[in-house]
Formats: sequence, structure tokens, C-alpha cells
Amino acid sequence: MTATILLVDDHSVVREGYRSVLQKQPGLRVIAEASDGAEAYRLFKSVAPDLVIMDLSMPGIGGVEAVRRIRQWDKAAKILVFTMHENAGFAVQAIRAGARGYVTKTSPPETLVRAVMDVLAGKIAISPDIDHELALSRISGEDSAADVLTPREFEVLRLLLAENTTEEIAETLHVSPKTVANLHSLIKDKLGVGSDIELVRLALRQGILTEPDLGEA
Amino acid sequence: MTATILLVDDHSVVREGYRSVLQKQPGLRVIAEASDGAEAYRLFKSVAPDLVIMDLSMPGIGGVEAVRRIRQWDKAAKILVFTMHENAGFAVQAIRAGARGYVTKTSPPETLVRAVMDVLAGKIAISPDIDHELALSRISGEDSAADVLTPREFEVLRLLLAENTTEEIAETLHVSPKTVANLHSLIKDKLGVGSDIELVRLALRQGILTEPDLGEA
DNA sequence: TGCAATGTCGTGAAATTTTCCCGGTGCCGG
DNA sequence: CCGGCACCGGGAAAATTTCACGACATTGCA
Repeated sequence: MTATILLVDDHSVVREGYRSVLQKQPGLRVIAEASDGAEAYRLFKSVAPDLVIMDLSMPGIGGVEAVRRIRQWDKAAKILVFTMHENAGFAVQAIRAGARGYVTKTSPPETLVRAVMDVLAGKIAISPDIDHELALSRISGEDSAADVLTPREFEVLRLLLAENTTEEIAETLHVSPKTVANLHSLIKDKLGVGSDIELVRLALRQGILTEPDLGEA
Repeated sequence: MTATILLVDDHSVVREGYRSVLQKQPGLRVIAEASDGAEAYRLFKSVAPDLVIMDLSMPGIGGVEAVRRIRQWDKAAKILVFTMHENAGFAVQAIRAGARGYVTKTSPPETLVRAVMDVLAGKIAISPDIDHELALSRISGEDSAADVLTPREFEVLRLLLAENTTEEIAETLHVSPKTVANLHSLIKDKLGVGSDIELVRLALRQGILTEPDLGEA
């Protein structure tokens, strides 16, 4: 009995690579491919694959959101995230969203195949490098933002990273600019950063600020 | 007569994809692969391929630097950059460093093959989406940082994005903290951003701040 | 050669922001 | 009922940002 697989990645040449590696493995068959989260969701519902291999950074709805939706549709869906991001933060997000595995693209092909088999067998598969990252982040205890911050603070952080001025945020939140400024200061304090620049870099590390490319002109 | 190719990408599964696509093309032969810039440089010197297909974001010395070094070693080297980055800024950097082509990974395989052929034929190959980006950035005239900033200002910008405090930068530059603060202010003015957060995002867009992952713990 | 333009560095003082401390509200769990 | 916590903002001190200005060296050009 062969397992059916749905490939999701916005880079066609990369999908070509997945397919080539997986084809060599008996018992696996790629039956569909998607190039963004929305398409992945649609295809999942129509082809019902045994396993989804999903990239994270994609246009439109990202990989994490796609994982969430698919799992919402089918609580038993087996999704393996396969991405370039070597940050523990991304892995945590993906797993929390419902992924059964997380493997980085720097891993050798064997690791991917192994993870595919493990997830199909019902196991959770995390590639060694991310295991290590996670262990480190436990030890060093980097404050993972989402945990140490209250919902309101987190909201302000998101807006700070996205919107522009304190005033605009105050506007959208219906509070005084003063409060936003206070929160801004408190956030930096809680996260242990001294400047806004460090703040952005922290957000980048932790995957709060996902977008690699932004609306350019 | 078949053209020899050196593949450079830190993701082995992705290289698998390149190879699979290129193999289908008569007259092309992949004779070596590298997983980072330094290895690419070494291999180029020993195998002297007709063409290099190079990723940009790699550990250690990045793709742009690798392009520069290879071109320094062999002024006639034909290098095609093949990357996920859809920013005009990256393309400009790559071309200035000596690349003969720039194709994004979102492009269909045919585009890659076409670009390979073009570069081998001595032409410059830019994928359509980047062409468009470049056109846009010309029209909107986003100030491309490196141009509008003086060398000193650019240096301070780099340090701001990397180092931490104004004091530390003043230290390394042997100037007064006051001057650094002045420059900092002037830079934001010249680039037309209001906050440090916008500044970081601009730097991200333009590839001044390349690092997706940073020293964690 | 003279001289205007530009980059670089610094000072000082005003304007603004950040930070800290405070009081007040409402909500929950013991 | 009380203590803790999230949340909202005021006030004032502290720090930073910003602006205006001067000085110096270098460059390019008439």
C-alpha cells in the first residue's frame, strides 16, 4: 500500500527536488502540488492525501495558517513542515498550529525521507538542528515574546512592527498615544532589548515579523 | 559540445531540483555542487565550469561575495544567480558584483532553462518579475540607500543595524557619541523614514541587512 | 590657483520622546 | 473579600532626537 503525498512550495524547481527525492522511495507517491497556502487547502480537501509536505514562506496565506486550516478541516491530517527557517520560533509556531514534523531544507535528503516515514507512522519528526535550537532556547531561555507579553502588549508589538507611528496605533486601538508609548517602553523592557532596532531583530528571530519582502512601491 | 555547470545552494534537496530540471536539457551537464560560497569559489578554481548557478542566501560568505570572488579570479566567468529574493535591491547587488543573470525561484523551470541558455550564449538574463521590480523602483525611485548615503553614513547605518548602542558605534568609529546620533538622525532623514523600525525594514528590503538568522544564544 | 561644493566632525540648545512612578479601574481565583 | 494582574493614562525627570551652526579637509573645475 503506497502513501499519497501533497507537495506545497511556491518554488516549482524546489518541488521538483522534493519529487525527485521522494520518487526514489518505494511506497510513496506524489499525487498533487500546490504553490500557496490557499491552493494547498483546496487541494487537500479534494485529494485527501496521506501526508502534506509544506513550505512556510509563501505568498498569500503562509504555511502556518495553511497548516491551521487543514487541521481544522481534518483533525487527523498529517503535515510535515519543510522549510529554510532554522529558527526555533518558527518550529514552535508550526507545531502549535498542528504540524506533525519540522525539517529544515539544509538537512540531507535522508533526513527528509526519514521524517516522511516517521510522520506517516504517526510519530512526530523534528530535524536534529532544530532539536538543538529548541534545546538552546530552553537553556538560554530567550523570552519567546508571545509568552512573556500580555495579549495587549503583543498586539501593540505587532502594530509597531507593521504600522508606523505611535499616533496611528493609538488611533486603531482607541487609546491615548501616551498609553501606546508606555506599552512600547514596557515591551522593550520585558523583552530585554534596549532599542527599536534590537526589537525588530528579535521579532525577526522569533518569527513575529515573518515577511521577507514587503510591499515595494 | 556540452556545457558544464557548477551548482551552488545550501539546500541539498533544492540542488536536486536544479539538477533534475537541467538534466532534461540536452547539452547541459552538472559537474559539481557546492553548499556555500567558500566551497563554490574553491570548486570553481578546480573544475572551471562553463556556468555557475548560484543561490544568494547561504551560510558563511554569501552569494554576492562569492560572485565577486569568482569574477575576480576569472573575469570571464558566467554566473547566473538563482534565488528566492524578489527584491530589486538584491538583483542590483548581484549584477554589480558580476553576475550575468538573475532569476527568482518562483519562476517556472522553463525560465531557468532559458536563462541558462542565454547566459551561456553571452547574454544577460533577468527574469520578468525582477525586470518589473526594477522598473518600478526606477519609477517610484526608492532611494536605494547605498546611493544617497555617503560612505560614512552607510558605515554608521551598517553598524546601527548590527551593533547595539550609539556609544559602541562611537567607540569603534573613534568619534563622539554625539556625532553618531547626528548621523543616525541624518540617515533617517535622507532615507525618508520616521522611525528606527522603518529603517530596519527598509534595510531588509534593500538587502543591506541580509541575515535572516542571527546568532541565537 | 582660487573657490565652490561636499563630506566629515563636533557643539549647543530646543523640542520631543522615553522612561519611571503613580493612581484608578475591572476581572479573576482563592 | 482580598490580592494579583492586565489595562489605561497623568506627571515629571531623564534621555534622545532634531535643528542650526561652525570648522576643517578634499575634490573638481573654471
